[in-house]
Amino acid sequence: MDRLAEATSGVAEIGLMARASGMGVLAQRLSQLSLLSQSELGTLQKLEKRKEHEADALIAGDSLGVQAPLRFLLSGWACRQRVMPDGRRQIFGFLIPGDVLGTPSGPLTSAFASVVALTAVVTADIPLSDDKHPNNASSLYSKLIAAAEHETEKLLYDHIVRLGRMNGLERMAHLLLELRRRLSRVGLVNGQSFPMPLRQESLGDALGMSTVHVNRTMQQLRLKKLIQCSGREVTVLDPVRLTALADGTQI
Amino acid sequence: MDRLAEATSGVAEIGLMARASGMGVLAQRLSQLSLLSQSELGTLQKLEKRKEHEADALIAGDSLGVQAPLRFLLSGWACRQRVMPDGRRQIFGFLIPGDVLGTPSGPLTSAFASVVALTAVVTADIPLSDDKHPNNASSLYSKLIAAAEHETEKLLYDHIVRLGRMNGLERMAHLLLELRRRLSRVGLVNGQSFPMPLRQESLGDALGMSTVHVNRTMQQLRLKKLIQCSGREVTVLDPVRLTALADGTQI
DNA sequence: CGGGGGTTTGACGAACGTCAATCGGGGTGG
DNA sequence: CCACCCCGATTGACGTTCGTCAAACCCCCG
Repeated sequence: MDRLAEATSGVAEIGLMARASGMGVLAQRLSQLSLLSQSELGTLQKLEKRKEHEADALIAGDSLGVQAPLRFLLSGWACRQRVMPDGRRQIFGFLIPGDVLGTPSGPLTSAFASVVALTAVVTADIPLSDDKHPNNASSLYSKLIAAAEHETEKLLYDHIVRLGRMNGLERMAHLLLELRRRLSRVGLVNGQSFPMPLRQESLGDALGMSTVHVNRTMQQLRLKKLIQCSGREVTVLDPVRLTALADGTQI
Repeated sequence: MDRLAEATSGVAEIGLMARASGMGVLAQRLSQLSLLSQSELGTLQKLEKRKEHEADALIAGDSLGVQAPLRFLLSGWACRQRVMPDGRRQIFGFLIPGDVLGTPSGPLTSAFASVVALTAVVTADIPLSDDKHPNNASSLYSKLIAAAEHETEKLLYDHIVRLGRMNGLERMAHLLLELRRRLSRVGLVNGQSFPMPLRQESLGDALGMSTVHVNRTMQQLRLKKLIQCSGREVTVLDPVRLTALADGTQI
């Protein structure tokens, strides 16, 4: 097992590793982000430079220097977060394999938030300029960055609605469905189950509630037979009712 | 009193109209957004096309057509919002004179949120291409849009922290300080007072709390001698303690 | 066999929502 | 000019949601 495979062990455990790393999470996600051509994808794959980070490592944010490259998440989970002076933490969103962590400029550069690894992760950097490919990356860049920012913005708006206008049960249902949809795009959903290597503390910091309340909320979803949790994996038992709960369209 | 002045009556009432419309809110804000040169400012001012809208009008959003121009708010207040299927409303942020309402493309195009007028407002459109100025607007465009998106993104992140990790009192204090800072940049703060023509219902829809709780929260801020409200105007009595409250840096 | 990090549980209180009534000011018609 | 009206602000009473503290539990690992 090479070092990359080791870092994706959370995925390997549930038998999805071959699928996730087979055609390449990066290519899969890139093609969805902006409909890149095959040759464009090839170009980016060659430029890719991998790095490994352990849990809790800062993997993007203000303090990473000015010449930050375009950085993707290849495996593992991370989050965009901010810590208040008194220690309270707010998570703005979770990052899963295939997501853009940061761009050389623009909103995702994020002097507003840091990106922190929640598990062991592997990232891929695509440098802004390369001696062998001085020009042709620039057009790809614009497309990729614009698409990634668009996606991030949508998720931010959704997150605000969750925090502002939903109760605990609805927030949790809504977040689980968002994660399922995004994981599904990169082939990480197996049937009705998907990996979720998050501690209840992280869920709480994202959803604006205490760890204890996260626990009781998950418990309620289980009691209602909407989901099922085993280990670090979530199974959606009743997608229809779960969606109705999350959308405020009670059945 | 011409029609434009009538629409800014909320400002005129408190004796700030001359200041706000004198040198031009638009120019004032544009120069802050991206450090435009005098000639660039002149170009944009000439392209500007004004429109008036009454309260509750939809002034930007998905349903306004594809060829949407770059649109600014000249006077009055608006908000970016989304309404859930069951009627619950979430306000993502308030828009004040000088703010960018929407852009021809990119995150601010907002299929994610609608922009609705909260008072009578006047907007200024800067068309994407103009027969007399076919080219030179394009560079300005990029600068303006990038700056506006950057600003919007920062406000979104701040709003998430408010909703997720602050209690009612802190949220209100934090929002009031944000509004004061932004109004100050366009010359709409007079001493320690600024106009705030918002109903408590709107404040509640922004801060994720009920109208009744907004009322009691404002009352607490008044009891603590942090602010003072008269009519549609807010006076910050103790900026230091108010800031400490909003930052979680209790004194 | 401990040990440690994360989860679960209970008890209690604080924050917040809901309902309904009342108040207050600005506008309108008589 | 005054009575009325209407919308939004305010108040009270009560129930729910959620946070906090502290203890117990569980599981994986050394």
